[in-house]
Amino acid sequence: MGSGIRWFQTELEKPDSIPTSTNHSNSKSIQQGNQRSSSSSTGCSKLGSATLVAVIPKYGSKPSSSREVRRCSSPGRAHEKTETSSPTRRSIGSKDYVNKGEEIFYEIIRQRRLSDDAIKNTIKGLGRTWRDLRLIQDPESEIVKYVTHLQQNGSTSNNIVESVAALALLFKVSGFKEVPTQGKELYQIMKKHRAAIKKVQKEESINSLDNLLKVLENQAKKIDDLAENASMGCIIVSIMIFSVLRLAEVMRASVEQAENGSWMINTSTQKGEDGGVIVHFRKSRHIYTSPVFWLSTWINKCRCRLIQNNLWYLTKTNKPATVNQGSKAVHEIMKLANIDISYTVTSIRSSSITKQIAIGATKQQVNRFTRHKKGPATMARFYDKNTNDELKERLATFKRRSLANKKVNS
DNA sequence: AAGAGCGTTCTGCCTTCATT
DNA sequence: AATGAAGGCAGAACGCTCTT
Repeated sequence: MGSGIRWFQTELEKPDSIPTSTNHSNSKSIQQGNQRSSSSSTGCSKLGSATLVAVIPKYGSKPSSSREVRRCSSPGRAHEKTETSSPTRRSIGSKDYVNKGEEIFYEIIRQRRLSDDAIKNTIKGLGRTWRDLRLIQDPESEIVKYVTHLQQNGSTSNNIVESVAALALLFKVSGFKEVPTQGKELYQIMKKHRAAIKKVQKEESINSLDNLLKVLENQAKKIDDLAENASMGCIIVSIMIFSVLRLAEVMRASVEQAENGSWMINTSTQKGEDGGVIVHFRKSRHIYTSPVFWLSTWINKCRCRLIQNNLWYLTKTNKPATVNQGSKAVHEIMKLANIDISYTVTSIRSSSITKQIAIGATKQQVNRFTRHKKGPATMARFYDKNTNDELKERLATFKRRSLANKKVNS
């Protein structure tokens, strides 16, 4: 939100003073209604989250840094603060409840844990009274004016997109039924900013998978001398390559032995609503890269790893490894494979999928393997790192043949 | 080691467009 | 008109870096 609107979390009261009057069904409907109003304020705007104070600097103020912008932008963790504060329920005189709209305005913002003072400051920041907000005929124009102002001040696209989302939210809680961000004029203005913050899809060659497999083989040869961390790194890498599970999913997995010395890994996906995933690893011709080999070795060294939630038990700490430790162990293996430090653990998933496509897996096969809901779109945008070089080469070949034919004809 | 903050990844929902 | 594929947007989980 940057200079547009900054949401601060303020602990005003102790958790035990949370009023019990909150209407849950109402809260839910309001939250859903506003679900799409702001991407950055998601976590903060959740009903029941920490106190929010919206500060809207007047036109002419300088945009803040992106770090400031994102201070409250991790919805996955926003709930952790949920119970730490409560709304300031200072009574408002009945004269303020002039009509239903005003009543709803205050009620909604209270549900969002904004104090009454915060509401007044917010509206003052816009240079209006709160009743004026309802009197604005064309919220879209107001937002367009503000965006123009931000553009002239050299605000970043991130900043502008977030500011617009926040203003839309403000208008919405002011009683406007429609979110003004869908207007044609604003849509056109915002198009370039939205495009600017999207991930760039580029052709990028990833050849790391074969290197990783080689490292696994080399490490397997000296498995008895391998440190616990290195072992863990190898197993995670192997599992990721052959199951394309994400790191977090691997780290919360449990295993059990199945027939013929195979292993079943059982985990849950928390992205989307897929729920549980069970992947069955069977013995492979390529012994040393196979998860079966690595899991067998790992479990045989300490049978307690078969216990639920104990797969990544480390003897040196006497407790299961954290996701962070898992990430570091994988990076060690990636380093051995000469993979640039800038690549994330997820790039292993990327490499695996890229190779599947490169070796001619069908769309259905890849979708089933990766468990993607929107397979082709997700694949093209995030995972398929094939460079299209082969296609380009074949196109060029076709051209040369045409020229050759022409020569023959002439 | 734990937690905060922020960029990345990926999904659900909705809309649009093409095909039957 | 019905159906399905694909694209866009917003929300949310994930992964990494940095700080304490």
